[in-house]
Amino acid sequence: MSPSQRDLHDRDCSPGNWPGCDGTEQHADCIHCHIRHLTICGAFEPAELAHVERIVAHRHVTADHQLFEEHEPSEYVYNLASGAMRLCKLLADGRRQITGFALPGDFLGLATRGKYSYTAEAIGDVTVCRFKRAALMALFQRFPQMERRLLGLANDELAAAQDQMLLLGRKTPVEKVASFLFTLSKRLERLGRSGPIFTLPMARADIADFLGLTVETVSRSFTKLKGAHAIALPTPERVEFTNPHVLEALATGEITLQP
Amino acid sequence: MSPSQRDLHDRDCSPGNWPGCDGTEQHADCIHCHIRHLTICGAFEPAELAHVERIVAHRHVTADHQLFEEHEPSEYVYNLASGAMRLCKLLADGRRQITGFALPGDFLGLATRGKYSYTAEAIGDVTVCRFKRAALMALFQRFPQMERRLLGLANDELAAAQDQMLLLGRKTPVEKVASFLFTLSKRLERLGRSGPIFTLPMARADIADFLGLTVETVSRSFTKLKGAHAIALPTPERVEFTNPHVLEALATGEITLQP
DNA sequence: CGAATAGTTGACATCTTTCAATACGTGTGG
DNA sequence: CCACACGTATTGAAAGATGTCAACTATTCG
Repeated sequence: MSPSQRDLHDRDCSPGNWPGCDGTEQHADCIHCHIRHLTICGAFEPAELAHVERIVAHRHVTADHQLFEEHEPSEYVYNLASGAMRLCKLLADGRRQITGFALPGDFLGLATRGKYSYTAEAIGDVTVCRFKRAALMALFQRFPQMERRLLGLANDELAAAQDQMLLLGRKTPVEKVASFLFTLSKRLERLGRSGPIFTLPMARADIADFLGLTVETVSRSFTKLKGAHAIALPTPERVEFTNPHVLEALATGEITLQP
Repeated sequence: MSPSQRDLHDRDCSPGNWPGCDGTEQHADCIHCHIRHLTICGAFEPAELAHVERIVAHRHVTADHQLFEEHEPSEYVYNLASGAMRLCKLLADGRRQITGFALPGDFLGLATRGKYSYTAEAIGDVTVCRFKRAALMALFQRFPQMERRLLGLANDELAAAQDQMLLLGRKTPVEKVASFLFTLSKRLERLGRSGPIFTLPMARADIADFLGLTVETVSRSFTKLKGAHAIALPTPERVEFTNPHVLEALATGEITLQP
């Protein structure tokens, strides 16, 4: 939010180990990558992965530091290997909108015409696979199925963006938070973290900027969801779906909370 | 908005003339299409257009009728040839969010995983080029540059969707309307309709559902923009940018209007 | 000419934000 | 091991902005 954050860049992260993908250190080991099937690399035969390994590098970003910034020339494309990131856009006076949260397997920096369309910040420490954009494009020439898969990813992102527009434009705070929890839960489930009970990777302030609300309203909405017995919060970060059906009905606006 | 609108489908529009593209009637004449350069067909050599002509059909949709509906299997993909369309999503109780407006040259029904992600309704009468999805995909196999162009289109749409999220989540009503007018103006300019003075294709209610506001608030925001001498409205549909710089500054939040 | 539709304006209600205070949890240092 | 301090989350009270309801105007179309 503050301009001073710009001084916090952490761009010279030296290559190191890769805790989110496997136990190896120093360089890429795509063949043993645990999240390959979740991302574009899943389009490759094991033998072809050698081509990917040749153009990939690993980077670490520490908590609250930026991987890249909006409007910066998009020389690189990234695949999130471990951790979580917030993707945000800023207004002149500091108002912030988070356009999405990246989880392991997500591609970053694709939706671009030469420049990044958002800033990517680490929530907690993060590991990414970095590709030089031009090298990846060259790879696409040889493996057209990769480009097709990329188109599928872009379409999925687009559909998610449209859902988020409906949320931002027309849902109430409780509906927004219910939708957010429901959607996040399904994403975490795909990553193998159990579905109806999980840990929020991001703080209330991030959730607020994602849903177009203030932290206070987010907090009050959590409280209302607790009151409706839709969720439980053993700690502020730990979420349990005590009544998923009610939560989903609240998220879609099928039912409303009275008081 | 009302469920009864579902009875208004106009799916059996017989093939007819194609006023938005050229003067011919009955069947496609892609070579003389005036908007080809604005869309995916611009990726073809004139000779290759014959392949496109073979799989395209024209359709007319009359005002306020649907071309396709959200959740419907997406058998077809469309290219808007003339007119304008609203792309909308509905909540159970009728709340509506317009995720975008389609103008000539825009592709419809791409961002999909088997089912359309929004409903497309005609604003006024409309002409579209219809492609069977499978046939278009087959064409992509032969012309990979077309797929690349499609990926570019998807990326542009994604960037626009992110801008819209910032608008919906964090901008004030006046900023929303100013942004909307500014962006629409640039799109119309590309289509050859003069930039700083143009006609709104859509009603206030559509603008409201696009910006996450009510008609009344949209109307009041127009009035405020008039008061700031940023725009003039000779008629409710006719917009003139009397001070584009002020309008842009208002749109980005750089300046604010005092009551 | 009258009815219908769309847009604008006004008065008021409501809900979210704002501002302020309190509670909670974690980590540090005595 | 406890006390304290800091950051985060929650709760409360008040203010303000947008939504709601209603009236009025303008334009279009029979």
